[in-house]
Amino acid sequence: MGRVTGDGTVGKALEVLDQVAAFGRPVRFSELLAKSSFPKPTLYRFVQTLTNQQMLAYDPERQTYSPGLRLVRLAHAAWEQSTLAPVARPHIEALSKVVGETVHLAQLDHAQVLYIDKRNAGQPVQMYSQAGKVGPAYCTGVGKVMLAFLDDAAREAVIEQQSFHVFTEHTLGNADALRAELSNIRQNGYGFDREEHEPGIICIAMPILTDAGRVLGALSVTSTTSRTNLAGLEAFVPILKETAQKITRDAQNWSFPDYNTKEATGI
Amino acid sequence: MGRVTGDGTVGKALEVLDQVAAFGRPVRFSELLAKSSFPKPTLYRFVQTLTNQQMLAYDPERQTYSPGLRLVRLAHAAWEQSTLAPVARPHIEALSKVVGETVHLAQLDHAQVLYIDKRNAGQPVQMYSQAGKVGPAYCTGVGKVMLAFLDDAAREAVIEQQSFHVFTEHTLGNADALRAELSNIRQNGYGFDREEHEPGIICIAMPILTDAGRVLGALSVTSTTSRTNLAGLEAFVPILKETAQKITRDAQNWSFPDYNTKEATGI
DNA sequence: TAAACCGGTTTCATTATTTGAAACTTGGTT
DNA sequence: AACCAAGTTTCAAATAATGAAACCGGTTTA
Repeated sequence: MGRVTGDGTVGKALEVLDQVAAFGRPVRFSELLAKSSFPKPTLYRFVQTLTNQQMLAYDPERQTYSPGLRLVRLAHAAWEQSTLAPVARPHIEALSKVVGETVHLAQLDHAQVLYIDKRNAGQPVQMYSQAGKVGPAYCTGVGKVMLAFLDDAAREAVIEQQSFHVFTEHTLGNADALRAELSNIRQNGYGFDREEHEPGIICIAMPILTDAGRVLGALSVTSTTSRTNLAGLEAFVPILKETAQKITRDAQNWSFPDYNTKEATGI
Repeated sequence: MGRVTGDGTVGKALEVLDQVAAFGRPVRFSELLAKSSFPKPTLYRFVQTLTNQQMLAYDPERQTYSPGLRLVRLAHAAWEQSTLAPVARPHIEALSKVVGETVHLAQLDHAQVLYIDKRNAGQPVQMYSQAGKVGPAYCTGVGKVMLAFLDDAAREAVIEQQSFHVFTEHTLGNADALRAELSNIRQNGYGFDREEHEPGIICIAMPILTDAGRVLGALSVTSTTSRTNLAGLEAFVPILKETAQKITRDAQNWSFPDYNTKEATGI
């Protein structure tokens, strides 16, 4: 496992933060130490610092650490400023009302899909709140359409990093199968998830591209094989395309209005 | 403005991160420099590092920085592990269905209210729209009920830090008015927001307490003066109390099941 | 045309911080 | 009482952060 950190002390501290988050549950210091490459006192100080800074939360009862509330505050700012979600929101909303199915909005982060918004149609389908959740790029509808429209170099770089874990009998299990699929998607302009990630779950996905063709994100309509089929989903292509275009338009017009206003808010 | 950072290099870097988030819009390096107490090269290196680490996102087009996607990923973990939201979710959901009004779930962070979930009467709303937003403690329903049930020392410490900005003619404008209100709330077991933050907006709020009486969070039902009044909201007390108790119960039973399972998931 | 200017970037000797082996403390077991 | 494991502190050596100054590349001003 090659160290790739770089970025000095700050990079190391953030690595620890990731480490804690990766556990997916509150962790003891000793558990963390076991997985960490840092010597005990070093790790100890990082954890202390991060806790002081509310980047970690310490539960004295159980003597465990978990990602802290400051992250939630900061992420709110990130979500509003650095993602498509704010501009896309009204369009996603309208879309989900029309199609009556779950709609996802995603962006590419590293080589993964980062879900940044979701609209549950009617159904109290208790999927967990998805914003912030990451998923594999090679076997999700949104992931594949985003990959498809990257430029060759970027696309290959991302493909290189896929795990190609086989989730279902329909999962594309290697780079070449994926390349063929992506080429196909490029031709059609949209893509499907044919139960590649979860059995019974299918979706149709549409890329969100700038006029210049750069990938901004993707949106998808998800359903189940019991309710519909791929042909049924394909009927949504026109409205999906239209929605994607509206998002593109708004994203490009999204000029930050008071750009010159030197004197702004306090805090 | 006294420096309070501490925590060495990591603390300073996080201060910069907060600074960027505080702008509420993408910022240029020079704007940041103007507000920052760090000398130019120092700030420059922090911004570089944070950008490398995806804690900031750089827009080369506009030459601006904003909070980065890594925060969204990390916050997802924080939200699931360090907040009441996951356990409270089904109860909040049920509550909002019954009362047919917007329901908020909040926790205390620093001396502020941090909203961690929200259910719009009609449709579920994606998390980060409200989750992650912070508000004043002294003039919101959830804020006041949480303050009311803190122990004396903690409560006074928090009161000390309130700004007491007057938003409406009903805002409690000073510490003593607030203390009186809190004592009142302690007696009733719940509290109201009587258009103290926004004209026309009222709410009833219920604390979520452990059996030992420690404050875990608060929930509230919000409405408008055009639709109902305080007496109308008060009718929700029984179901609110019940909901709060269910959340308490689940929160306390929430024993992390596989605590010994040394071998867990990757990533 | 040159000269000053501005935002951003790099250099490098100085300084302060981080580092981690070892030792110590605390609380629970044998 | 001896032992053990988890967590915490010490301190000299090693390293990384610091910031004044200088540098770039582009734009405005004289």
